[in-house]
Amino acid sequence: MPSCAHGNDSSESTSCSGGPNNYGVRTVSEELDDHSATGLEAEKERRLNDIARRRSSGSEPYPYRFDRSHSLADVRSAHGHLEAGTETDAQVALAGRVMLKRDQGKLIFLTIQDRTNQLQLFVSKAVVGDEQFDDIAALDLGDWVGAHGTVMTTRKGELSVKTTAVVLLSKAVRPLPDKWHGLTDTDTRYRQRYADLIMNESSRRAFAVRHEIIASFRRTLAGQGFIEVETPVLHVEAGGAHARPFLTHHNALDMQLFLRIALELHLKRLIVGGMERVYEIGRVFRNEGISPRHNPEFTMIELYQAFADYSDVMAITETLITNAAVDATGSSVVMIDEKPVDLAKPWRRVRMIDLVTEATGVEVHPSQPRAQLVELASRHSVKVEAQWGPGKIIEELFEATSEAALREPTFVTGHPVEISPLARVDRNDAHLTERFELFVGGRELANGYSELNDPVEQRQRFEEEEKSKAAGNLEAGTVDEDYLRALEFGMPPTGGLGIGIDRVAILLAGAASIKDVILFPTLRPEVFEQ
RNA sequence: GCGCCUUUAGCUCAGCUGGUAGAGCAACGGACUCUUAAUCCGCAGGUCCUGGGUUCGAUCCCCAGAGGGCGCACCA
Repeated sequence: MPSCAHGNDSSESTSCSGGPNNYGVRTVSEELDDHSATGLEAEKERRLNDIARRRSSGSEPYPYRFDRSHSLADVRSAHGHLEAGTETDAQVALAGRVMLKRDQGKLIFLTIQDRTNQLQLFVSKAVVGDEQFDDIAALDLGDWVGAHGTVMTTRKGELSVKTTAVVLLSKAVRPLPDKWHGLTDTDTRYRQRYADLIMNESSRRAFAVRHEIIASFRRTLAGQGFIEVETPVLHVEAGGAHARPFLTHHNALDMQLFLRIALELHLKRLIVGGMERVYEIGRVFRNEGISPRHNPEFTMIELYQAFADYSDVMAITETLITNAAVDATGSSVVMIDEKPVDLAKPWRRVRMIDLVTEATGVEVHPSQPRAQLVELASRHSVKVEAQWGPGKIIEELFEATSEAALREPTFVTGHPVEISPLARVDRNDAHLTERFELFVGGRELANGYSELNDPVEQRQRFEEEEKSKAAGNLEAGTVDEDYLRALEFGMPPTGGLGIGIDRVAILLAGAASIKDVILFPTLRPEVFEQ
């Protein structure tokens, strides 16, 4: 029944007197619902009634635009040092969301928030007049407002704007979370990111850091003559990495397509084409588990530089990440496991086989008999699958014994050929490649190598992959004939790099989870009632 | 996929061998011209995640399921 009917016949109750909705406008709840709303529904109904009231008195709760003269940070930086009790004649027009309201009788203090900061509006009944004062008093937390006034400080010294007018820019129908405790429920924070961003400065900061990292990467690469490109997301072959792909279908072509798992093979086609220095920042998709460090879609930057090898690429990696740290956080020092690490210092370079030897006390090399490595693996509780060769076993030993301890930035180099089908063989060791992976805080952040550019050898490596796939390895690749044709035209010596941007953002934002640096992380769908 | 934890008002959280629920904030009514999570008085607000079971009786115990978190596995 309508909220004003008090149990009487509800069939002709649209103009009951004394209630809050006698403005000749049927409320939404009356249109949709014959029952009195409670809780959240009552709150929404109340606010919808306020919208109707404002419209009936000739003001629009959702105006089209507002001329803002300053951001809230602008006001703070220009007037941040005023003494308490100062009035200025500095006119400003501000816009923001009402976050706090302190109604003091004939004074109202509103704290508004824009993307730069928060600021207090000082509203005096004597200044704005009775009618407007009542409209301001009727504002709710969450409403967007525009305010005109002059900069002042209160007797206690709080920087404020003495408002001559406050206009509603958008009425919020749904209440904000708790003004003090904010929004902490992780599920709600990820699903309703809008509410998280309104309430949590730490969340806004994480995404600011992410933005600065990407902007910094672009600046660094522009300064080194790199060109940004875009390549297909829909792939006929999902190559360039070891991962299970997402499968999709194109109707008009009636064909199966994969979402890309890496950017690599298309970018190297561009190196063949003579573009010399290219990079792409883009989303890749891997159909694997979700964890605090894994999201099914994530963002990589990959770059390729002609005439360079993996040593050059390691230097670029250091520059990119150190610059990004300074640009995003103001410092090259990051906290890892609660200890400071200065990224500006040179990063350790060490071969994977040497790390395994260090950890196990046993010399390892991909050339040694498989049985010896199987035995070593079992001593370190590493389960070995039948189709794994010596190289794969060494990688597993590395992951089990060494990886987690690589807290300070470390380039792990010299990956076995078996696990590196696109990397060039080490010029000094035919069983290893000129490859590196960067580990920081025990996590892989980047991967790069001297690119294999010999089309005959590349075909052999692809065929090895395909054999592995046939043997049941779901992450193994296939022979990409078009890529081989490209290599046949001749790819210059090239160094390549891939960096997981989400992982860098986790590191530099000090985030606990990848979900804290992805605006809309992958979640199971929410079930909506009705 | 497996294990552990978790789900109570819009938000943040209590809830006693098992006797059908409370607080703070937000909201509503009232007081207040310098507040700072304003304060004070008053009032209202619930599918206790869902479905079964045990019981005279279930937010609580049992079973199954759902969402989320963490760890393991997979991976970057």
